[in-house]
Amino acid sequence: MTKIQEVAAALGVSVATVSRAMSGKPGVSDAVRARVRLLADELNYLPSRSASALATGRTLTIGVVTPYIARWYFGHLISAIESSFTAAGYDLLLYNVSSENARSRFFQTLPVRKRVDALVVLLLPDDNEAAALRTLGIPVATVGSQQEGFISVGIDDVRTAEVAVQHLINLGHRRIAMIGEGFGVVPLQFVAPVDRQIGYYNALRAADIDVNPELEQNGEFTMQGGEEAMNRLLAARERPTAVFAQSDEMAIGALRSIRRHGLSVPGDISIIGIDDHEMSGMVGLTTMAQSLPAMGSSLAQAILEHLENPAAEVSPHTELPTRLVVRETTGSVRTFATGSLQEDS
Amino acid sequence: MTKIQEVAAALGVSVATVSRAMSGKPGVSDAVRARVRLLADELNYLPSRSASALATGRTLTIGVVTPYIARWYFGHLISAIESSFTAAGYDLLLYNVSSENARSRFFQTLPVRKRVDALVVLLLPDDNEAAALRTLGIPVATVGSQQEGFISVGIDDVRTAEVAVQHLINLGHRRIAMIGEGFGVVPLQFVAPVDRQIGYYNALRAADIDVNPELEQNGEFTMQGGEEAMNRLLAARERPTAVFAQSDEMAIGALRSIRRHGLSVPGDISIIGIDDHEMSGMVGLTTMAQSLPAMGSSLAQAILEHLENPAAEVSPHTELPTRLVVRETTGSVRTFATGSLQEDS
DNA sequence: GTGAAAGCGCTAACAC
DNA sequence: GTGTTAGCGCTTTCAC
Repeated sequence: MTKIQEVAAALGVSVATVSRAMSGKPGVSDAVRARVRLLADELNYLPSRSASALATGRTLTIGVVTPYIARWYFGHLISAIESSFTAAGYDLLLYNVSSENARSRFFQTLPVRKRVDALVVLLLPDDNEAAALRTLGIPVATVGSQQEGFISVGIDDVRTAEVAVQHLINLGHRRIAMIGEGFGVVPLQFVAPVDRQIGYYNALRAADIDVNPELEQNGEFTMQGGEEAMNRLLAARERPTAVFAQSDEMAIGALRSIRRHGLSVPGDISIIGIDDHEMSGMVGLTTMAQSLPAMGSSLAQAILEHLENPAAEVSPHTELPTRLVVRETTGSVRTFATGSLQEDS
Repeated sequence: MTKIQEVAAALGVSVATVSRAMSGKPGVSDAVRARVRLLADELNYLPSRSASALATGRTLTIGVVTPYIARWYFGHLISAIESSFTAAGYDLLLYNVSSENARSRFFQTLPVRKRVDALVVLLLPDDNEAAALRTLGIPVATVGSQQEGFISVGIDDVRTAEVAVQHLINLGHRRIAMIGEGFGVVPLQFVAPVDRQIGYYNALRAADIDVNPELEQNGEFTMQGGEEAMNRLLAARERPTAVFAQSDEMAIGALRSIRRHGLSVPGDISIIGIDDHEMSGMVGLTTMAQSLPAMGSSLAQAILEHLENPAAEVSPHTELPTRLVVRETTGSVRTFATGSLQEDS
């Protein structure tokens, strides 16, 4: 006799009633429902997910495919996604496709088939991958990129970069460098770097500042990369007076480079990032803040709505706000000759 | 007609044969197996996990319960665990129990019941929680704490701390502070802080150095906390000449505090951490390195062995090595009067 | 409001 | 090496 039968027998009801009572479905009197739940608790009975998945076709599980777990952005995002779905009674199945190999295996095999009710994609799928995802026949949501047929959330990367660079321009800077990633060389992994680059160009153009490729450096979205990128910028014939870093981690690496060169921030060089990393408050970094908890919960909300009512069209894209947080790493451009004052902040 | 039946019918074989062919079980000729797999691929057929879980009782899924996702240690560990299990054909179900509420709900409900083949626990379960875990009837593995009936992996925290502090002692330091967590005040969340504290005491005692409670500060295992802890240490009447931080992040926060006070490292104060965080290389932090990838794969290995052969006793605890990585933040104690030389490293 | 019974899609005896 | 068949533990018609 199985657990569900035990419960049913002990209460003198049918398994159908127990099933209804446990799953919260109507058709059971409150009294019976209460007794069933109480006994289930005592008997340590929990309906088997496999069995109900088999019977209903719903797994109550959400898949998340991510290129990284241990990076700031992804860790925070996964964390936010998890809490929203957990609150709604869904479990999270995590797929980390960190290597090219793992990635192509994932999209070829699609191990999530019949295994999840919806999928969250934290990487930028190419056309083939997107096509594969569409064959799943479940809601798919992407973060940071909009594609036909997928739910998506994200910030306006172009606008965010524009505001960041505009902030520097407002302070009188005209020689403004950018630390980002890719720049046409690396295969397209994310859209953020591209859009942020566009925003940087837009802001410069609006202020009649010429674009200078020497001022664009690859920081690989890591602190280390940011430091090295800044080293290269400082080695150039004409140094920038301000730097727009596409992420706070790169900005912090750049800060470190500047200080090691005996220059001061913002005295000699101003710097602004994007993210509002925990560390940014500590080091006084000016940044464009984004909220990953908000992003995670918007995403979850959109998916859950779609799951509850597959017919109703959910808005395909949700845009989240960013805001300029001015701290101590940005200041007016120097108008006098550049010395090398040490200023620790 | 279901997918498996379609495949069977199209090939003129039985569903049992298809099942055997797909799952890699013996009892099918290579020729038939190949044809089945080929057709399955073409027809986009993949056995339903729910159905096979129901039939076999095995879910091919591993649960991971963690208090954090977005923190360095946990992110890296989860990442390592994921890759080992993925390689073995298992999926990862992630449970983030960040709040007291979520935590007690998790242990009361035990949503992993019948849902995973094994469970990895990244928090320190109290006695009740451990008891609850034992009722699951599946292999349970913990990281960093050894408990009756659980598989476990971890470093020797006591020894690691001893070596770290001994390194400082060898450099002539006798006034050695510790930045850690808890110190008897906070409810016991992890064993590491306690064990590392013991190691600190051991090393001091062995060198005939008196323990001084003023030199122990809570850094909450964050950079920010480390900075604040160091601020307090520097405000004391008699400053330490060296600091043992129980994590690199706290050490880096402490470094920052020291530099902001205009003191130099290691000129005025030496500092050592534990972890070998990516950032540590950048800032030249001396540390006790541990390998989270190794930890994750040992853990996965132990669980997989247990899963393959439940009878055979796997060694209940695996201890992983740590090693002293000497960089630039530790040096001989000053023998002359303390000035305040600026030295940026 | 409740029960009986037919599946959901697979696996594992057991036959051959 | 392959087929037949009885479940695995639920959900969900359809009766009542």
